[in-house]
Amino acid sequence: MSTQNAAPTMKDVAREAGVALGTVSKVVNGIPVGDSYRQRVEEAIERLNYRVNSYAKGLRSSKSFLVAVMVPNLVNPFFASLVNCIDRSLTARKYKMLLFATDYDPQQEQEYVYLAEQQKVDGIICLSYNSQLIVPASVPLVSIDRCFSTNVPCVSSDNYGGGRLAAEKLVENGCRNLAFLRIGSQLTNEPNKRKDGFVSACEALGVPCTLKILDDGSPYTDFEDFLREHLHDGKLDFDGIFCVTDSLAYQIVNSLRSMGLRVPEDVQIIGFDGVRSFGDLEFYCSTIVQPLEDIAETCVDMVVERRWEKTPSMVCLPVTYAYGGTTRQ
Amino acid sequence: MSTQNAAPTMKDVAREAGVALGTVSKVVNGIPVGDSYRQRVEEAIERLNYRVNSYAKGLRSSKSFLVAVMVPNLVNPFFASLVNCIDRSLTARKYKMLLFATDYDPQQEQEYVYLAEQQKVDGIICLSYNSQLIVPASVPLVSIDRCFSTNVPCVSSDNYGGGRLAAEKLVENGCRNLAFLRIGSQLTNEPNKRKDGFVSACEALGVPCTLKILDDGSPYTDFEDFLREHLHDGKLDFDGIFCVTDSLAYQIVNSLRSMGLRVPEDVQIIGFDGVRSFGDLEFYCSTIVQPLEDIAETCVDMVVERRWEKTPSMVCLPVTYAYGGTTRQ
DNA sequence: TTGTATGCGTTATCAT
DNA sequence: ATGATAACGCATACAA
Repeated sequence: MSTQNAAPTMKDVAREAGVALGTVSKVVNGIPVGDSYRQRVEEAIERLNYRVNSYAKGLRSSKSFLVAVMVPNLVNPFFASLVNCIDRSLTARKYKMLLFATDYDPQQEQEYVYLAEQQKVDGIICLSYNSQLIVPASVPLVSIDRCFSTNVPCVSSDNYGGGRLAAEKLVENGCRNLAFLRIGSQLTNEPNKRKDGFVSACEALGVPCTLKILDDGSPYTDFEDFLREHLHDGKLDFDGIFCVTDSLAYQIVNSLRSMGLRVPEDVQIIGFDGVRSFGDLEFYCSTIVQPLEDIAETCVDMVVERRWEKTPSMVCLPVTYAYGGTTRQ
Repeated sequence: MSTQNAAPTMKDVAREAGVALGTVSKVVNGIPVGDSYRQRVEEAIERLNYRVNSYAKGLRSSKSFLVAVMVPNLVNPFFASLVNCIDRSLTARKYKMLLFATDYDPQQEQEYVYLAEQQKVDGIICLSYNSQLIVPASVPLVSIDRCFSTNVPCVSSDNYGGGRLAAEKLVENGCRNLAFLRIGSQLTNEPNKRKDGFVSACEALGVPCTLKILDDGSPYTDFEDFLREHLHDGKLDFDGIFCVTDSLAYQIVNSLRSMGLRVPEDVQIIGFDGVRSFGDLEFYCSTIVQPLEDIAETCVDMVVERRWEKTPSMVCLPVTYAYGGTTRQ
């Protein structure tokens, strides 16, 4: 006997419809069943307002239609937009999303991986900064923008090509003396390739290029000091700057303007990511746009279709240039 | 016998440790047990790399430590920051988040509520625009910024007070002719109170106030037309404008400037939400800041502590004014 | 304090 | 095609 307020179970539905338990299960799962039976079961379900218990289902079938998504936070609009895209891809496949914000904490990241494993998720998509991350073999995991090892597939945009593109666009727009600005870990990771591509293109184009790379945790003002060092008689040594992210580019533009320089007339700036104000209004700056939808779709596809077993461990998606007011074109 | 690759179960741990199943369960759940037993069990867990199966656990205990969060999307930085705060509050209580993006689709919203119910979540926190939403009795649901009915508790910031505050600040800064701009549903909902508070304060202060309220789906250019109608000889009829959101305020500022008006010298603008560029840099505009952390914490508390049963059906949190460059002060 | 047995709601394998 | 029944992994009441 089921208590009054307890959620109805298949058994209740079976009794209500006057059929066997198995029949209800079949109806619920769309397995062929006699028409009159189906009808009665459906009516009973409606009457009792029955819903399958996903715990029991998951326990039995060891399939959760759940994917864990790990990002540092949602405050950064790049991460937020990425998660938004992943959600769309997941939803289109009837998957649900378990969201974890790691706040860049390696320990949290590891814990969340274990938690996801224990939640019996069907896959994990993570944007992690923890190169030591221990990845369980039981769950397919795909990494965005970070290459851990060859057994963890990584999806990223073409950071190297993006760096090249930035240099090419700046030179195309008349720049003859470039700079690259970056803050963050020195370790070889994807975003570092932005620098490599940029430097490589500068060399190929025969344009001098100065690098200013700050360690994680350095104050932003170090960049301003750097700029001031290169400011002589109100004129900056550089006429083009590539910033590793739009966020940095935005701040640099503000700094330059408050130093009396005109952007893009005196200095042209290109950022990276393709972030827009309020998520969907205009670009903050001229930028290299990451293909978020593609990245999301690729990750979801790899994880839920278990396609990652027969895929190269690294997928690189093409980026594009977008004008955002901080370059001539 | 458990297959080689299958995840180990409590039974496996029990066998490995040479104890009974129940003992393992107790150790896992922190229930007192003999020291030597505990030790052996913990070692066995470590050896087998055992993790509890949350399905089996949930099925047995009908407690999931899962909360569903429903918002229209994550692209809007206000929603993203809100979800970020909710995540923090949830995590601090060892709860996990199931995230649904509804894209403002009432049908999706309803489906997600059912889905959450079926996932046996311990609660639902939603920011929905569907006033027809059918709320199941089986799951505590709290709504942000939308009042459905008295049996669905609603947490929101003090929209009315925020409207008043906006008017007061503008007048304090010397404005003598105000306007209110809004787009969205005319129905009586929380954001509508922003207008009411604003109008009420204008009356109290004896300052004239013009309203321009567009229906959902109207093009933004309608606002520009409105502004142009009130532009005579390069001078706007209004010297202060209150916009229903920061996003709108941002666009209005751009429009005004491109019309040759100076902000804040000629016209002062106040938005609503307290959104910052890149999530944590500066405000887009002078604004009425919503207390996101408080809202999140309140919702989580109500839902997981089941505190909503003994709470007023409506909680109103105080807002603050923040200077963001589009007012004199 | 430790071990045993039962049932949570579902699916899948059987006979019928 | 339909109905009975045995797991799935865990927690807990109860017996030892």
